[in-house]
Amino acid sequence: MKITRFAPSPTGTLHIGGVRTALFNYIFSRQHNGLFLIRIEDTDQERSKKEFEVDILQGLQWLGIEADQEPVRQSERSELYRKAAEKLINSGSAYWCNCTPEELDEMRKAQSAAGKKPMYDGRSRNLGLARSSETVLRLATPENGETIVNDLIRGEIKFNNNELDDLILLRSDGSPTYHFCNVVDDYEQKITTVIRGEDHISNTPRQIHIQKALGYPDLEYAHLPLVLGEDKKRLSKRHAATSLNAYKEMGYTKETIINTLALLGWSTQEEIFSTNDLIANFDIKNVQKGAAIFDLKRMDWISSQHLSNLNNDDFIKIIGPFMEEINIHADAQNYEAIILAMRTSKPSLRQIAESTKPFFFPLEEYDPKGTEKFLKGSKELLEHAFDKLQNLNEWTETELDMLLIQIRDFFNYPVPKVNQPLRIALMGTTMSPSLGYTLELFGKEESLKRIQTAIKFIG
RNA sequence: GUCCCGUUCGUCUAGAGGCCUAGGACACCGGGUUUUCAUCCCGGCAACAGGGGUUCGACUCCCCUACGGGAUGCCA
Repeated sequence: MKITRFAPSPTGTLHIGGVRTALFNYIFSRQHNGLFLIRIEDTDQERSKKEFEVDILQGLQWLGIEADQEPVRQSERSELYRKAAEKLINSGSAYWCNCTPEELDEMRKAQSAAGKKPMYDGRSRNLGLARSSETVLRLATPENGETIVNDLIRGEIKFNNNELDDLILLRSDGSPTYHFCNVVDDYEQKITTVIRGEDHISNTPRQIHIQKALGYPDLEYAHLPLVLGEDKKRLSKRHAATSLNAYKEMGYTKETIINTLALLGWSTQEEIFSTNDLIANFDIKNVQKGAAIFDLKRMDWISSQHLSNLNNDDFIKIIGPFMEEINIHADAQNYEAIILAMRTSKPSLRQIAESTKPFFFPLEEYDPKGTEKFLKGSKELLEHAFDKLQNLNEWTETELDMLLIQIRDFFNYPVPKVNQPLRIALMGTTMSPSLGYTLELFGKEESLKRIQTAIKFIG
């Protein structure tokens, strides 16, 4: 059985790259009949915030990436780390070091100046110092030999032990550091497989040293390629949206987000798939090694594909919150019909909701280009259409379409010359469902009102 | 500086030495369908970072270089 974990530090909202890491961990555990766990790494007391923890947990829950056990918090497990540290001290694998930050800084500068790799030189290693408020606990790292990282995606990665220095396990205030907690928790939670970002590759041999010193079993690793922004830099705040919430608010469904993220670094024949399809087909060994750029255009396409797979009832239901948000309620006239008429107009739920606005609210303005091209010079047409429409008894799409043909014949105009001015009068732009249906949706009274307004506008 | 990871169309990728005249998708461009827009359909553009090897043969293996990223923290 495989046990994976997602271990975010709550120093910011749930990041889209973090979601992908969580997703791959989740999928992997499902494929192996295993467990997926969440661990909040909140040892940085300065930057960790409860609200971020809540955001992360809620985000994953919304996506359906749920942990099989209650999430654990490192801030609540000090006892575990204390015991592990004790074990290392007793076995002689760790030692107290009283070097001051200033002293270390000087040491590193000197090393750099001499063209050497700046690293702790182990000067306190054999001093036999005792614990005090001035000492940190360091791991006595093997000085020779090599450490091999077994990576599911990249194969074996070798590091020379002499490249690694004696890292700090316990700070002078007694608090445990990231590497130390990470290793202890992975063991305590019986993690078998660590799937995380490739920025952790060079951390891995350090963590392996801690594991070995503690007598823990080896783990499997999979280091995922990074997710980058359009400028090929790490996806960050500068690239517009990075948080899951932002995409959720933009009206991308969880299926769309999962599908899009899974395709960053992995692929199959199929482009559009569900989480279950992913569990059936995903293979961590096929994950790409190189970083991937997050492309919103592709997400838009994936979104329209998922949206078009929804039946009408589900679509109405799922767009509800976005309609509410722009103050259009389900009891509005022709609510469902209008949404369904516009459902393929845009790629995201929010944009689709926005596109129905002309049906529910008075027009704020006419599209300038359309006005120039179609509305101006159409006064006579609109006046004629107004009269004809006013005398139409049966306000149905079929009847309206027939009337539109009559108008066209009357003026002997090509289709756009009749339809586009009317569209702009009704919608404000030249975009709408078929005109007969659009008129039906607006109803007689509102249609006539808008045509009248347009006539006045032309002046 | 040193160590580690990476590099196929603009983007996501297929590719496990001959199947590659390097395939697909998104985007883009052109055409068709649609009374408009969108959808949909058809077509087009477009890439193996560079240089050396190994081999009868290299996108695939090896080396070097370039570029990008990570580590080198009492951050995670």
